[in-house]
Amino acid sequence: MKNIAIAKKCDAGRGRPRAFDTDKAVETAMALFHARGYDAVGVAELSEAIGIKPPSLYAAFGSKKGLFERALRRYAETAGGFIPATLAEDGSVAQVIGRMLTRAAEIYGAPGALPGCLVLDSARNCSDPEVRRLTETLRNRGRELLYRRIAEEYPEAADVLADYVTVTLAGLSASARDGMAPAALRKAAEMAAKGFAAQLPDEA
Amino acid sequence: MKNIAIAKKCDAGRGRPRAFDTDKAVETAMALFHARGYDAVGVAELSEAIGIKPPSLYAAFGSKKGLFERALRRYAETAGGFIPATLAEDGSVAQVIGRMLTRAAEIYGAPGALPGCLVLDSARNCSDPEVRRLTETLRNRGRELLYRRIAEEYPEAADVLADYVTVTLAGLSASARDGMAPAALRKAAEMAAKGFAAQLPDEA
DNA sequence: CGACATATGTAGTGCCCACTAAAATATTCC
DNA sequence: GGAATATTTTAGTGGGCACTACATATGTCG
Repeated sequence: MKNIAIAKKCDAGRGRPRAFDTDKAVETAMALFHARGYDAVGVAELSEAIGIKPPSLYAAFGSKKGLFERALRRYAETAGGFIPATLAEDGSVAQVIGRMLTRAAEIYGAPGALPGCLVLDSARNCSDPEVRRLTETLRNRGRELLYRRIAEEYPEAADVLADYVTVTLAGLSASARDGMAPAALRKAAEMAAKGFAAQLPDEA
Repeated sequence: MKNIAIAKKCDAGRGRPRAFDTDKAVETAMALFHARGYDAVGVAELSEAIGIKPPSLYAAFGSKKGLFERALRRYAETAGGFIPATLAEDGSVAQVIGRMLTRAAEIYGAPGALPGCLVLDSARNCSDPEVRRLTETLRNRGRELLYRRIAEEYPEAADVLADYVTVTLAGLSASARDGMAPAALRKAAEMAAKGFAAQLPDEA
């Protein structure tokens, strides 16, 4: 495997300066990958959407994979940030997880925005194992955050509880992509939240 | 759109007989589509796995899409049959849905078998809208079965309850494909089942 | 048998894919 | 201005995709 995104030469030095905003380019690519998945979006389409030619894309990001990696990182810092943010809020595990699930439903199903989660679904059925691993790493990180927060109050049951939340998040994202209505998504998340709260053991 | 799978000329009439077992071919294709998704499996690979050349595939199934449609139908009759089968069993809605969810976890995560559900996940991020519609139709049919069985006992809440089960099934399939361990999958399904049962209104 | 109908393999079709060699262009440093 | 450096565009590369024209093989029917 070639090192992804070697491209980082132009810091403010000599040579012709970059003619486009790489951050904006990452966001453009993020939207395309989110809407249609990694494999279904081509380099030609990415380049055109960004407003450059393919060689410029390769100069800036190294490869399609490198651009996807940047898009994933950006997503984790923006739309995907609600997970660590909510887990860090005050409240019991039941409250915090409940809030996180309803927020997931709102974000994954938001009418104007793209459905589902980039990390959970954009590399599904992707033919490149390295690309799948990129999303896998982020998923594992999220699951670790979930586990740790739950284990603060319910160390014994934390694994099962974290798995349940993981499954629910995956289901919300997938269902959003399948076109489930925002209201339905939200009610399903609320049901999951109540079910979660109702099954917490007496440990705390 | 060309009519999918026009190919049905050789019923036992004249002409050279088919040199391979079409049912076995459908099963071979089903496994490949299940393992890697529609887009990631090529006609050349399908042909080779079946043991024929591409023109024979087209003669028998009309197109890659036509073969996929056949594979979906076969899946619905076999592995996917547990949904209508379980819904038709005796017992309360809570019991029947609980059984169905744990069976889903077992089937989607079965160690020797392919992870997840062909209908739910094999056309995810697929670039062909018609192919996505093929799976969508089957998903809608499943959701209708769910709704009707739940509405027998809980007509008011049937929509929310069916959506919750739909989300959970999607989450179980996606998580299985993400590599969640069978035991974890199963426990998550049991949690979902208990959460479902705990939130049934007092209608029955 | 010969006429007919269907399936088969050989060998391609054109198209789109990720990616790039090379030349032109734009900037900074001296 | 001129050398050095980095990014740009033009114009491709080979390879894989779904699919097929065509000749051949193999069966049934009269």
